[in-house]
This record gives sequence, C-alpha cells and structure tokens, in this order.
Amino acid sequence: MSTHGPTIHNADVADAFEEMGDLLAIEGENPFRIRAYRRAGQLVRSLPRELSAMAGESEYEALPGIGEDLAAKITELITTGHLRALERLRRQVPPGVRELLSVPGMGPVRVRALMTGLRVKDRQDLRRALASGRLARLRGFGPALQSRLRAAVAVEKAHPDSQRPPLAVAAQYAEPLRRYLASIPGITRVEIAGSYRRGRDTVGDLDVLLCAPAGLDVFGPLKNYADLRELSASGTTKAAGVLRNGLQIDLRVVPEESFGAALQYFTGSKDHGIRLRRLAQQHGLKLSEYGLFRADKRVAGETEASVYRALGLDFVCPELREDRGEIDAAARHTLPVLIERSDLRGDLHVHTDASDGLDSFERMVAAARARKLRYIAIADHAKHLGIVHGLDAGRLARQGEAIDELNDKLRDFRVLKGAEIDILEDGRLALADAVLAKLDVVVIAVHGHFGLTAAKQTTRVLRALDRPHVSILAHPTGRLLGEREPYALDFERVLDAASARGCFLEVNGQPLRLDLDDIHIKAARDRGVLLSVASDAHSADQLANLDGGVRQARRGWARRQDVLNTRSLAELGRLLGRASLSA
DNA sequence: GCCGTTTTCGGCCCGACTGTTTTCAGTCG
Repeated sequence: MSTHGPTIHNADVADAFEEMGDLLAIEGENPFRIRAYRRAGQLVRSLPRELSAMAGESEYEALPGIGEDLAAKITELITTGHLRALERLRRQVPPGVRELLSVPGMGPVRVRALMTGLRVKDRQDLRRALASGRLARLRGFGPALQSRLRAAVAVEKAHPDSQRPPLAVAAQYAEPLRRYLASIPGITRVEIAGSYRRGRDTVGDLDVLLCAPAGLDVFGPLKNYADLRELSASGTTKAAGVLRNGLQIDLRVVPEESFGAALQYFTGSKDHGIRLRRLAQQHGLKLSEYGLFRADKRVAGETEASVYRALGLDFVCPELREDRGEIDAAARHTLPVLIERSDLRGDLHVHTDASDGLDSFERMVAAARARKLRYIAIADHAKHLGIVHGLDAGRLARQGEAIDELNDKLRDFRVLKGAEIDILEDGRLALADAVLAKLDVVVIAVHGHFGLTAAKQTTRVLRALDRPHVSILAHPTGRLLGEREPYALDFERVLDAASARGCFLEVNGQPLRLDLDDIHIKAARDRGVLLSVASDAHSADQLANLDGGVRQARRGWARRQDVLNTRSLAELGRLLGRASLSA
C-alpha cells in the first residue's frame, strides 16, 4: 500500500491498462498482447473489491486474465501511482493520437500510418491533412475513405454520457420497432438481441435479428418507419441505421435454420461468445452465427438451446452471458436457478401521497394486490431538511394507526409500517431510535452530501447501519444513470457490516437507479447478504419497477433464496427481527 | 500477455463489409 499520494482505485488501473492496449495497438504490437491488456482493463473495472484492499500479487494472479506480468504492474501502479511501461509508450505516441482511434473508420493501422507518414498527432491535424489533400498520398487512403473521414471529423464527438440510454428508455424505442418489423410481410421472426436482451442497465445500440425468406427485400419497407432517421443497407442481409433519438440500430437477416445460432451470436456479450467459440474449437467444431459445424455439417443452430447443448453446456440465460464464470458453471451443471418476478411476495419500499408520492396508501395496496403481491411496506420519507412533505414522528404515528385499521379489513394481504430515513452527514439518522422501534421496516438511505471522501462516506454509512432497528440500506451507491456517478464508498466494508448486523441491501428498480448494479449484487449474494428487490414506487403504476429490479437481480446471479421479499410474512418477520409480523 | 482434457510453447473466435486492390487488409461488431 502507498503511504503517500492519492489512493489508486480500480478505475485508475483499468484506465491505465486500456490506454496500454490502445498505444500498443498503434505501435503495431502483437494483437493478443493488446487484447490481454484490454481484457485486464475490463476485468479490473468490474471488480467489486478494490485491488488496493487485496492481499497482493498472489491474489491478483488468481483473477482470470491476470498473470505474473500484469499482477506486477498492478502492484507498481498501487504502490507508486505510476506505470513505467505506460510512460514509455506515451513518449512514443502523442496524446491526441490515441483519440483518433475513436474516429469511425480509423483503426490502429491507419492511425499509425497517419502518425508516421504525415506526422498527424490529433484530430485537428487530420482535418488539415484532409483539407490539403496530403492524405491522398498515403497508401490505403483512397477517395471513399477520405470523404468518410472528412464527414467524421467535421462533427464534434457526441457526449459520451448521451451514448448509452438506460434500458427502460431504449425499450420505448425498441418495442415499437419490434412491432413494426413483425408487421412487414414475409418477416417471420424478430428479436432484439444484444445488451438489450441481456438486460444491461444501459444499452449502446439495438441489435435486431430478423428471419425472412432469402431474397425478400426487408430493408425497403423499413425505410418508411417514422422513427428512423437514416438507414444504410448495401447488402440484403445486413443494415445499419439511426433512430430519431440518436439510438444506433444494427439489423441482420438470417435463415430459419440458423436463427438460434444467430440469436446466440448477436445477444453476446462479445467475451461470452469468444469463450463459446473457443470451446467449440476444442471440441473440433466451429461456431458462427450460421450454426455449429463439424467440418461442413451443421450439428446445431436452429435454437440457442441446441447450441449450448451440443457444446455440453446447460442453457445460459441471456442475463448471465457476461463471461463472469457462467460457462464453467454451465459445464458443471451448477448454474443458479435465477429469481423470477413471480417469486416476489412483497415490496419493501413504496411511497404514498403522505410524502412525495402521488397515490394514497389504499391505492398503492390495491395496485400491489393486482400485481399478485402479499405485502408492501409503506416507506415514506421522514421529515428532514430538503425532503418535501417528510413525515415527522407524529404524522408517522397517525399513518401507522391508519395502516392498522386497513390491515384489520384486509385478507391475505399485509401493509407494513415503514419509513425511508435519511442518513445525515455524520451518520446519524433523521428520526430517533424510539420512533424507529415502532416500525416494521426501517429503510435508510443517503440523499445528500454525495461528495464526501470514500473514508468519510463509508464511516457515515457504517454508523447508520450500526443503529438499532435498521432493516435495509436503500439504493446503496446513489448512482443516477447518465446523471450522477456512485458516491465514493468502500462497498466491501458495507457488505461486512450488513452481514454482521443482519441488515439487507436494496436492489432499487427505478429505471434510472438500478442500484445495486449487477456486480455488487453478485458480491452481496456471494457473501450471503440478502437483497430487497424494491420498486421505490412513487405512484401505483411504478410498481412495475419491480420487473426491472428482478431483471437486475438476475444479472447478479440472484436466486429466489437470495432475495428477502420472496419470503413469507412469517419468515420476513423473523429476518427483520419483528416478532409482530409472525402473528 | 495469458494459459493448458492439445499444449509450460504455440496457439489465441468468426464473418460481413468496404475500399483499394490484382488477391486482401482493415475495421467493425
């Protein structure tokens, strides 16, 4: 561990490795060495534990894709804050050159040609070289490529945050597109594959897979789709377009007998697919989007299940296809049976018009019953500075009496008395312990002071978890997709505390939160910390957020038994330490 | 640079499309 200077976080290590990969690519290095750096960068970025908190090189080397050399480089970064190999490369490749890789049509080979041949060292230089006609002198830069590059450097780079809309936003565009495509005569199947089908929290583009007879013009009718801004189709099987909101769509047409293999291929993820195709090789087979082949004979491909089966694997749900151990588990028949929406018996975090919700608790109860739930916890905001209409102890008590009255009338349903309590800057809670003691469910959450250092934020949350009567830490990382990064927090220590105190962590199903994320969910699950999949609904129809929460939980390998609110009321009461619920 | 029911060395996923080429390299997903 470094004793001076800023702490090196996993994101810093990931940035360094990814930059190494890019610079080595521009230097024309061995492609597999490049991939090793890039894959290591990806891996490190999605680790739930901070490398700086791990034991050291032996533990690094246990990570898949980290060997002796990369483990030493991690140590170097963490102890010195620098990576000499990277600094050497930076002296070879000027800083603006790396950015040229993001220009469409520019890969490492062309970037290197520009750098060495024309001394182009950034976007501005490229623009000038195009304008002066010097680019034409370079081998491989013909007129078509030049005009493509001219168009590409003319537009400023899109803001990176605007590039990946949240899943729920993408769905608003994907589902009408799916319906439109399905209505085109001759198209027999439509699937939106890619990260959309895997249920990722954000979606980069829509990968659309179509089944149609050979020779049918499916892209012609598509040009009439009102939400389409542009479409470029040169062949009959592949097209790319952009929707009016800027979302990229990629379309492929495949024959019926290849549909399963194509669906598997286009669902990804890339790394899951690579591992699968390597496995096929080891079996003397070849896997592509057209099927699984032994020599020229197709042995599987009509369905996804047939592909996995032929490779000796159990079927892997799309949500798990991220190359996080699912293929090994499928080979050993140890894949988890993932939670489904129908496993949920309740929702432990809903709001009403008593605080900032829209509907009365009677309406929330009716909506919950309509969605086949057996209990909900009313968790309105407790009064605190900055929280609109927050409840004080008196109003909370009166709400409790109203809930008691309603419960007396309800059959087969129970309303739990709860509140969402603000964690103050110093870790105290916004309501007194004596008030919390009267509640069935105490949900606590951070709603301000997001900018504290990791040390202070962690201490703050740990102090709050230490209070008596606390049940659930809501939206534990505080992120808002596209708007706010997670606050700095030592998640390992939060997990330890939750485990020790018998507290639970929320999987908030709000489309912009989806917090915890998949990686943290898996870490919690592996630690045996139960999750509360919650809607955080502020109106009756937002109970639909539970669907997104379950989807997210599935991506974190969560089974029914990993989730608190799949339990019966009696079990729930025991887990929450509230004997009153067992009655 | 990683890794091992094919391996401690010699491999490392697969195909479409584009453009610039006289047979294929580069980019993309």
